[in-house]
Amino acid sequence: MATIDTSLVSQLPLFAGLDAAELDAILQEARSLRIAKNASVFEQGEEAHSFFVLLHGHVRASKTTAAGEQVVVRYVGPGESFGVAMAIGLQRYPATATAVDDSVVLAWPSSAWPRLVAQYPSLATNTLRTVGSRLQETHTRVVEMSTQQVEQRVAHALLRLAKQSGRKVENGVEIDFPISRQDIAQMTGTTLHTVSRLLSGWEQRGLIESGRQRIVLREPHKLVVLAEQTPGDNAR
Amino acid sequence: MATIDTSLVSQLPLFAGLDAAELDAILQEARSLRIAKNASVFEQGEEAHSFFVLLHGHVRASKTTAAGEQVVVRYVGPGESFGVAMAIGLQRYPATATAVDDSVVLAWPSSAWPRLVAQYPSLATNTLRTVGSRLQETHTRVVEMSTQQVEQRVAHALLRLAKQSGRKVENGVEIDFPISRQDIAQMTGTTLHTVSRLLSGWEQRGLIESGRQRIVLREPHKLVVLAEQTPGDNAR
DNA sequence: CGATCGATTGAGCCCTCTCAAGAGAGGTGG
DNA sequence: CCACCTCTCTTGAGAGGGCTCAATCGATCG
Repeated sequence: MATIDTSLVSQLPLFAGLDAAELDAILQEARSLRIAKNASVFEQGEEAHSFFVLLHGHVRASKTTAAGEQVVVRYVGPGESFGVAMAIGLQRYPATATAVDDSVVLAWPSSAWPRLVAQYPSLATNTLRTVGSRLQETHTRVVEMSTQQVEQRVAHALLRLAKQSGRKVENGVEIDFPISRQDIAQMTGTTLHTVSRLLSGWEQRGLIESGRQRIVLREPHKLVVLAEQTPGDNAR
Repeated sequence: MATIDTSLVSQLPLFAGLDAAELDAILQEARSLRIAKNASVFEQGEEAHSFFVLLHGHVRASKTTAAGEQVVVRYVGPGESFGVAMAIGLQRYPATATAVDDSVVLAWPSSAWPRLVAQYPSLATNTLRTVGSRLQETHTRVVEMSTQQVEQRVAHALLRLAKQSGRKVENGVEIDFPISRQDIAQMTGTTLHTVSRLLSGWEQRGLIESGRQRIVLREPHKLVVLAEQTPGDNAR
């Protein structure tokens, strides 16, 4: 197995504060894996055997309810860690991780976590920061779902996706991985039908351009206005 | 100032894995504060000068939106830590903490956190577990808001409150601190009117007994059935 | 005993969901 | 390389859950 290139990962938040030798020692224990598009990295309820860092591609984390409904927890982008169940005291993965693109991950056995943390305390404080900011993001989502209408929530979701995984293209900013109406519905607590209607409307007004699992924001600023609109604002 | 009694706090999750001497050293740096009912411990947006452990009482953490709407993030019970902004890399508190009862807290200056963590690495891993389980809880809330109707969400909220802060009384389990219809609405993403209607209905059916900022669950099991009901289940 | 805060309840509406059908795009196997 | 098949997206019609607006009642506290 080829050694993993230190320079690729030295800038990641997970490894902040570690020197080259330390980083190298940690990387020695990782395996690199390719995950094909639409394949799962791990499944909800499965024993949390490993934790991961995403090197290339995009991974969707989603939870399935007892009734079989799915909710998208988040999209993981390159450089982010995921599957850190062990670090937060879980024996099993609380969600399913699926590659939405052909992806490459680094994987460490969960059993190595306690030893690594003991040896490199920065790992704990870095992970604490990461988990903390995810908690903030999730709280933001709760606040949005509690106070905003569907239109505002969907607009916010698109803007966030574009900011986190946007790629500049000719006509605006394109979300850099395949994403369906259904996915957006599962992120915003609505139905694919409502999302479809909203996007159709926005497309007609020139705010976006979209196709099968593809969305380009043409007028992000106008979407921001929409996203911040209060129910009574319709009459401008 | 009186020294803080070690035995009171030695069992808290935050201090797991620390011996008596270590715990004592950490407690040396804490101040104990009384917070009157309805007084705030800290305000959203304020500089995160301290982090806290709640000894007695109950504290509500809530976020206020730009539009002035409030959402209850969680209720803190005795033994839990809160205001750990610094640990998760925040300079300011992301929410307001208000005592809902006369309460007693331990407070450490945030500036002591980096040094304490360096000296006692268990603090970081313990806090990571705590923040992780809050993240799980918040995800559960997102899933509920995405997939369940208001009635189910309110039922779940009451059951959780009773489990976390319930006190056995003559007729059932009473939620152990003052909580209004408005508070429940802000926890479940609905309005106080809808909560009032639901509770009135449940009271008539004998499931609960309630008054001003006071709720007793008389038939928790029937509430569980309600909470797990699917929209189409009405016809039994 | 008055004032303030929380709770109740009615009426009406509308945003969003459900149910339904069909069209288009892309992938795949023969 | 074409035909088929599956998955995604679109759009209409109708219904209903929960919100808004409004008024009143009741209880707790100073």
